[in-house]
Amino acid sequence: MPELPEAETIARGLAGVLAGKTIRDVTVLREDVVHGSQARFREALADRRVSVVGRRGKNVVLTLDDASRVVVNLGMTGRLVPGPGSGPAPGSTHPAVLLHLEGGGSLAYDDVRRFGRLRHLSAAEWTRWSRRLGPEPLSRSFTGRRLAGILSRSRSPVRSLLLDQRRIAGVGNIYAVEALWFALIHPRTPAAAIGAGGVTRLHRSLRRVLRAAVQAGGTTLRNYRAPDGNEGRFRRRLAAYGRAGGPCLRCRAAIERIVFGGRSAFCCPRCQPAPVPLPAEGQ
DNA sequence: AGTGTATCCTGCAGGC
DNA sequence: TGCCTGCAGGATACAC
Repeated sequence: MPELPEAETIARGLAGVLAGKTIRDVTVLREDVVHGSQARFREALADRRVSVVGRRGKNVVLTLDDASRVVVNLGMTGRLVPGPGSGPAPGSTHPAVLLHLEGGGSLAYDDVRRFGRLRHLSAAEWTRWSRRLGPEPLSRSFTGRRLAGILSRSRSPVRSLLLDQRRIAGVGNIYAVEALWFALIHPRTPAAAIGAGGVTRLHRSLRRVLRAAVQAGGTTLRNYRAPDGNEGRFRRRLAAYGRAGGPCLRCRAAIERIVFGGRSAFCCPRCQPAPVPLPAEGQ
């Protein structure tokens, strides 16, 4: 599932084939993945040159020559697949939107489950939209102190807070779970209850995990692929995510799977002690 | 402000 | 073999 490292890998891979190219036309094959009116979406993109291919949080962002943006939220299964011809590339199994590029090439937005969304934002809309997202965890300004401030204002479980894009941008379930394992913090710990030492460890582990995953080209669990078709190599380096029943790489205790907030978390019962004792049954 | 639940959608795994 | 059921989950809406 595309999180920050996957979006970063996609943006980097795409920059080579897309930056400087002009979008000739747009074909919307699946209306529901385009935010707002598809006629306006087409109009806004047609004959515009892509000046920058970047990323904000988990979103791939195309900056157009009028300073407007195409924001691609990849959802669960969204992919951006470049192709040599005007139709979708052979690798695109579920094309939803096609950008026809100058020189005959194309870029397909492909999404099996169609949880992803494409939206066009004017320069002003983009500024407002981006402001609603939290800080970039790999930016210079994301300091330990900044994280401490974010954590201190919330009593929600730290894993839920890490997933909230309005507070920190780009972290999804995989990297939240990994960072918490490295930081020796139970995913359910109330954010504000994490002490200074825990905050420092979490800050360090978040950035380390995200950076290492970017270097590995992301994590492929199922269908994530970089634009060149390669799988992300971070999967085999996952310490906790998806390893329920397997030995903790620190202490050999069996990794546990817990569910809250509607999604799975994985943690070591010994290294990441639960914040509150289980309530006694009965009475 | 916080938590929980349903919704979107389809592929895949497990049960029989 | 094949059908059925349930599960996966990022963002969002909504109830409490």
